[in-house]
Amino acid sequence: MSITDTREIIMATARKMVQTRGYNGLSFRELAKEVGIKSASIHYHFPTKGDLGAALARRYTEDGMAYLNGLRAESDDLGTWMKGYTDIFRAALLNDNRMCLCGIMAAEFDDLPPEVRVEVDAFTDLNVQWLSGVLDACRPQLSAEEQTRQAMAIYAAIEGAQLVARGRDDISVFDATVQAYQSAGLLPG
Amino acid sequence: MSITDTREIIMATARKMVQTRGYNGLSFRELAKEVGIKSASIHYHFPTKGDLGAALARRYTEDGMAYLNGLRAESDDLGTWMKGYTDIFRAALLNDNRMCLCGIMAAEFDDLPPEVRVEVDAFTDLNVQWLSGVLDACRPQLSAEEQTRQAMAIYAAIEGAQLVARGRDDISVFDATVQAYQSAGLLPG
DNA sequence: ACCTGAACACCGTTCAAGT
DNA sequence: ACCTGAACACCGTTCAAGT
Repeated sequence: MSITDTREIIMATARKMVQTRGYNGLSFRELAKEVGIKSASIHYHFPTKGDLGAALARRYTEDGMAYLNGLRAESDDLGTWMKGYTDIFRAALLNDNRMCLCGIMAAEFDDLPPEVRVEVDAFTDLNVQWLSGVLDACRPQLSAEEQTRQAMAIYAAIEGAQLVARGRDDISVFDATVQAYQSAGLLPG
Repeated sequence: MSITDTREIIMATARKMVQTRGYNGLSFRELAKEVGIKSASIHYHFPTKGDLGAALARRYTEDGMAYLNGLRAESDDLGTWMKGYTDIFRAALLNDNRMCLCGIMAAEFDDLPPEVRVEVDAFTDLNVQWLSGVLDACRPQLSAEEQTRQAMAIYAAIEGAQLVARGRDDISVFDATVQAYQSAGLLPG
C-alpha cells in the first residue's frame, strides 16, 4: 500500500459519509474505523478536517466536470445534455438517498472553514458555467448576463429538488419536480 | 420568571442558532451560555436534543402558517400572496444570512431523530398545501394532482434559491433566481 | 513514510443533589 | 419547580513515540 492508496480510500469513504451526514456529521473516529486505521492517522494524510473537506469538494468538482464535459463532447443533443445533468443529482438520491456533496455543504455554510467554502463556491461556479454553455448553444439570442442568471436558476432549482426529495426519502418527488421545471420551461429542451 | 419564560428564551435562542449552524451545529453548552443557565438545565425543559429540535420545527411551522394564512385572508391579489411567500425566505437571508429552519434540517436528514423528521415533513406538507391553494385560486383548470406537483416544484425551487444564495452570502442571487422563476412561469403571477 | 496511544478541550446525556 | 456539578462516552486535534 503506497501513500496514495490509503489517501484514496480515506477520500472515497469520507465522501460517502459527507454526502449522507454532512460535513458536521463526518467523524474522524468513525471514518478511521471504517478505513481500518486510527483516527490520529487520518491527520497524517489530512492535517485538519477542513483539509479533508476541501480535498473532497475539489475532487467531487473535478469528477463532475469531467463527466459533464464528456457529455457535451459525445453528443449534440440538448435533451441528452440536460438529462445527463439532472441524472447526476438523481443518481445521488438513488445511491442510498445521498445528496450532492456541495449542496449539503452549502447548507452548513456557517460551520465550514474558509478553505472548504472556496471549493463549494468553485463547484457552484463551474455548474453555472457549464449550464450557461448549454444555454448559449440552445438560446444564443440571450445576453451572457441573462444566460448566467438562468443557469443559476436551473442549478438552484435542481439542488432544491434534490434537497426536498431527500427530506422525503422519495425519488419520485425529484422526478415530478424536475418534470414540472421542464413543463414550465425553466429547463431547456 | 415562570417555566414558560425560560422555555421561550431557550427556543428563541436555539432557533436562531439552528437557522445559522444547523441541527448538528447546535450545541447545548453554547446555547446554555447564551441563555445564562447551565447546559444540564436545558435538559429540564427539553429532555433530549431531539425534543428541542422537534419543538423548534413545530413552532416554526405554526408561525409560518399563521403568517401565510393571514396573507391570504387580508388580500385577494396573487402578486401579494407570492411576494409574501418568497419574502419569508428572503427575510431569513437578510437576517444574518440565515436559512429556513426546515430547509437546513432537511439537508441534515440522516442525522435527525425521528421526532424531528416528522416535523420537518409537516412543514413541507403545509407549504405545499398552501401553495396548492394559491394555484387553485389562479389556475383552477389544473387537476389537484397537477396543482400539488407544481406546488412542490415551487417550494423546492425557492428552497434551492435560498440554499445557493446563502452559500454565496449574496441576497442578489436569491432575487435574480426568483425573478428567473417568475419569467419562466414557474411561479404564478 | 506511515501509524499509534495518550492527552486536551469539546460534545449530549444522566443523575444525585441542591434550592 | 427549576437548577447545578460531576461523571460518562463521544468529538477534532496535537504530539511524542514507535516501526
